[in-house]
Amino acid sequence: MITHAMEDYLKAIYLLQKGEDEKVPTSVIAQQLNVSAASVTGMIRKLASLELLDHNSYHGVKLTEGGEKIAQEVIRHHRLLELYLVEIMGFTWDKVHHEADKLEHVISEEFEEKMAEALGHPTIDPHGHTIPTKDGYLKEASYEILAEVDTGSFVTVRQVNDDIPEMLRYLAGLGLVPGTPVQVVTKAPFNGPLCLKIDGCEHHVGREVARNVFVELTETGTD
Amino acid sequence: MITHAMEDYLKAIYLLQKGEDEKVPTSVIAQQLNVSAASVTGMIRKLASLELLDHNSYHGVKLTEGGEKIAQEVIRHHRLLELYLVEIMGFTWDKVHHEADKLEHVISEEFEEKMAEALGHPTIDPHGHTIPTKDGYLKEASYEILAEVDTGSFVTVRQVNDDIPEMLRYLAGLGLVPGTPVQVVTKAPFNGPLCLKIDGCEHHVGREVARNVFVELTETGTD
DNA sequence: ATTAAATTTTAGGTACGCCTAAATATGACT
DNA sequence: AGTCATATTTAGGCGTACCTAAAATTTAAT
Repeated sequence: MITHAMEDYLKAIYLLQKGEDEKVPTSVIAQQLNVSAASVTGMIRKLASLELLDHNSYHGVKLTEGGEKIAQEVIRHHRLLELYLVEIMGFTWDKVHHEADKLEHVISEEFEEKMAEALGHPTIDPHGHTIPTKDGYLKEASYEILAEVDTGSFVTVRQVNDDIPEMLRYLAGLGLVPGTPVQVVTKAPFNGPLCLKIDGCEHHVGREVARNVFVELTETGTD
Repeated sequence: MITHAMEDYLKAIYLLQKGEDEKVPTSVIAQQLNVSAASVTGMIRKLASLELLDHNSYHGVKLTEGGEKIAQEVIRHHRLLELYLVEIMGFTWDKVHHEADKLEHVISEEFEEKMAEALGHPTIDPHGHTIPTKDGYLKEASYEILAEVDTGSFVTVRQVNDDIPEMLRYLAGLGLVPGTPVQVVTKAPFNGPLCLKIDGCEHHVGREVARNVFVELTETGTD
């Protein structure tokens, strides 16, 4: 039996395990899920015994095919829910992450299908993340971090991190949402703010925020 | 902190506690929730310590105002969800009880409000049960049990029990849904089947089924 | 009024998922 | 290669929510 906690671990590991053969260390999982490292070790044991992941003691974990499948299903639930809540139910995009985090473990496959139909089988969620297909395929495009783009670049916003409601409200206010074209006018030194031209207006945003926005390069600047 | 299990207990007790000063016995709660009587005693202790119910040892329990409030909120969630799933998402009415049982503990107040708005602040769920108002008011009308109505009576279906998917599919097939007018043509002896005229056609349904259908009398027969 | 039957509670145990503190392994640096 | 900081695991505990079996209480029946 897969519990909600197990699903949370599998999802977290899947999203942390960026590279192909990358092993995810215990401490990173612990930080992501806000639990102690000891708790992670305990859960890893259980998941390994169910063959949902491989564990080399002291050397991190890697999901098995079975573990990945479950993770992808949970992520599909999460992202479909986020889009459904925004598009069909009229939630603002800052609230949906929290709601989806609870609902993702609880909805049936039929609920998932009804959402997908109502949304026309979408592939991107409100924050720009790819929605895994029903058979579990998920190829997350890799974009640049806005904070690290060269001065003068022209970019298009593609993704934003969805877990800080405050920041999402701020980003929405700036118009810094997926699809928006942006020019990086200047980058102040000493990790200072970026000056961005969005829809003709200049805005100054800190690095902290710019690290949570992911963009596609249209034209590279000179830095 | 109110857990999901606590909510389930409060909901069950609320729905079992029909009369005003009726005490609900441990065994009945146990049966309703499919747990042992010992487990019920344990949970009752906890709920009593939180002043959500009053417990006279060996003499059953009764919800306090606080306990009733929580129960009503959970029931509101459940019934709004059932209606939302049927009306907006296109579920068939036999599937929604199970789905709502899981979702009711998880949705936010905002989710509840969005549903209520989308449905035009409804008062009746798909199985004919009253949806409590936001401030917790719930006055469930009391109808006759179809199995106990006199022969020859004319009745209108008002409610059906929602927890047996098989039976709901059967009832939908017969047209025995809330709002339908029905004539009780005959009642076979020895707990035999009822002959019902529904939409001009006669159908023979067993007592088991007829005990799960609740009706309003239009014209009493002679029994 | 006593006893038998049914209900309820207590006692003791399990699984889950978390914790802190202590022990142990790794790996980087001299 | 030895030492030390860091990461990880083990050990022991806690709260929730369930269980079975045994003890206690109530109720009904003689």
